[in-house]
Amino acid sequence: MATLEDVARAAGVSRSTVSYVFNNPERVGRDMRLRVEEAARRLGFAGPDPKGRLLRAGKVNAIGVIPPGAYSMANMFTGYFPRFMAGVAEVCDERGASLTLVSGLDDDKTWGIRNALVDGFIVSPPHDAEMIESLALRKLPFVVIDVDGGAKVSSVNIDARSGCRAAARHLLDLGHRRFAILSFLRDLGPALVHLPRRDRGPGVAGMPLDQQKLLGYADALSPSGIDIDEVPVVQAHPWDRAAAALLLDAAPDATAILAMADLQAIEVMGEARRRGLSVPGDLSVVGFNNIPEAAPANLTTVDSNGAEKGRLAARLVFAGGPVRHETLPTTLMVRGTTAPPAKRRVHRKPRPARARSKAG
Amino acid sequence: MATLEDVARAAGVSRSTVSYVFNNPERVGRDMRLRVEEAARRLGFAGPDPKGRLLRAGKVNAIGVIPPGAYSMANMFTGYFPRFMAGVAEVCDERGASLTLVSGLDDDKTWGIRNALVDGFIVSPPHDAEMIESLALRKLPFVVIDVDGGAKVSSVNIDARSGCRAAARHLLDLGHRRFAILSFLRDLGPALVHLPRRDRGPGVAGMPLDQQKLLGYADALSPSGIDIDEVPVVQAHPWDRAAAALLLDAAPDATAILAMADLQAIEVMGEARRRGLSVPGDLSVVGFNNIPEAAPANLTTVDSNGAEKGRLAARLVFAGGPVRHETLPTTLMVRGTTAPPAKRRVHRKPRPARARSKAG
DNA sequence: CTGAAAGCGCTTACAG
DNA sequence: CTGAAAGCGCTTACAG
Repeated sequence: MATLEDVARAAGVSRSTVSYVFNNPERVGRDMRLRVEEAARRLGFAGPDPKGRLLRAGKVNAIGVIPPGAYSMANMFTGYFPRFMAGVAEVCDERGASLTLVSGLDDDKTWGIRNALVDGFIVSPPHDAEMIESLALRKLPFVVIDVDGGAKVSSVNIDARSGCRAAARHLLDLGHRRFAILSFLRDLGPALVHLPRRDRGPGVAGMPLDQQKLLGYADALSPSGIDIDEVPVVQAHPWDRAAAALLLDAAPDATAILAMADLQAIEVMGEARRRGLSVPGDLSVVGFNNIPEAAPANLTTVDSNGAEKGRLAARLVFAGGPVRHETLPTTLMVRGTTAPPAKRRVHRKPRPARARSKAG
Repeated sequence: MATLEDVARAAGVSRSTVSYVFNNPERVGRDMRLRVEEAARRLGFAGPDPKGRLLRAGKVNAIGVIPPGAYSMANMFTGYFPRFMAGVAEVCDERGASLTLVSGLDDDKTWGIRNALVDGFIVSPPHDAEMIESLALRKLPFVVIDVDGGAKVSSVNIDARSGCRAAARHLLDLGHRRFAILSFLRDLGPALVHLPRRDRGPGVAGMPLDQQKLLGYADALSPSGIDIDEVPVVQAHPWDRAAAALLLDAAPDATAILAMADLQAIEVMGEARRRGLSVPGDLSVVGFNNIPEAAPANLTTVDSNGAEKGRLAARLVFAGGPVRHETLPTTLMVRGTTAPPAKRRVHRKPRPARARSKAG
């Protein structure tokens, strides 16, 4: 690879001059410039190597996004994430900055953080203390998502609580009284069934944001005399395809399902169909996030304002200012999966699951 | 910011030693190591600055994706792209490499290419000669997508032609004879209506890949005596919300729509509904790509194998070997938007569009 | 086991 | 208008 030095030698000028030709051409005399450009072309020198420039300039011109703890970069392109990322990318686009998904968090959670070539970070949940500490050591601006950053760390959150409150109230207004909740499990472990129990507490929801969702449901249900601890909850990862069946089994007389993720809601719709239940005739379903699939699925859901969250997070990182905390509104999107409950009717038993049909 | 040097001084050792403590701890005596670690902690030194390391090592540990010509990074998170990107990300995940979306292509198409801190590139279409030249000058491995790379440039393609052939044949088998095509316009300009005309040629499709799609349709239709040049085509950008109406107006007696993008197909479904036509009762619709929205929309479409394309492209970049060309298969996914044609029936005139209802 | 030294490729204030 | 020089922060072969 030709370097500045090579070009300088070939053109018979100093390195400075070559550098100026590429970075500040007006400063250089016309014929000198032509000479340098000719030499560069001859040597196949494309311009100053950004690696060299970087060290001098100190600025990478990119921000990094740290993918959600347990998962991988590939997950930033499915489900809820793309909307958020599009917001981040939009702001990067405006500023001509690149966007890098930071890897190397598998074995050593902090390796990627310590080694990423970026000017700042956006950190998806779940975050842990170790990560935050490494981030702070890097002395680069960073923003934490979906969690309260506290006194030292900027954060952007959404008001999931009021969105979920609106969702539950919407179902209440339609006349529903028997609910079941499909809640978020932080990891891919087996789904947990939480039957009604006194003082069950917020543990039935996974991350802080999910606990906000639960509080929102509770806010709405409580004035109607429904104690959130009396509502059956199944806690599962959104990719857990068995969760919907588990939930309908655990709550056979529920007329309305509150799902903490659209993917889960769509699974419930599928499982309902399999059981011969119509949505929303026999069962109403509400999701959360408003992912691209929600509109074609005609799913009533809570828009979690992902793009705006991304924009805001990116702006905070670029600004690099003092600690700030932002909370974005969420909006109930009423579509076609919610309707008044049918007259009392218990779910039919499921047909045997396909996976087990050999045994049956 | 504390540097290696600062830590060395504080610990009373050489820079080399500090470097070894972080990169090769076994090489350093125990108490020396402790002394260095203590000093590092005291100074808030997180470890060697990657910017410095980069220059020595020469490797960034990241590959770059260049977003599609006319668009921006934000578009890599909508429509067809996320599947592709997820494939790229998967391979990066495996190798612990970061993934950067290269920006700075707006004003000066090549700035981003010349300055990105990456070890190689994946280039989305449309590409132009100037970009390819800059890429070559960078002397980093790169792979071009959805286009034939020729003798000098590696490429990964999909066999869109046979997927589209299968799509058209599927409609033919159902009994359809009157088709219309919603084709791809490369930029966001106004939609083009191409009425039947002799030797209309491949110009009615936008990019090379789209011309392959057209050829696929033609392959299937021709044995049934249908000349592709006799099929009405509307050429529009997938985001153009007016295109579906234009198409149904231009082909009022079509019973089957071939759309070159799922987003377009979904628009056609919406427009059909607005006109009181049922899909697939009155109108069959086939898309292309199999984006996440396709399943909940119950859309028959051609899966364009996006994730695998991403994986393959990433692997080729990491391998950095000689020029290679790969072509991936595509698959028809029959879902619920295709059925036998209804008995002859002409589309009703549309109700006045909502935007114009004031005037009406 | 530890350190002095060279060098990765570039930029830029300074002097002429 | 042009060039000599310092330095960005690090790594590593080499010598001891």
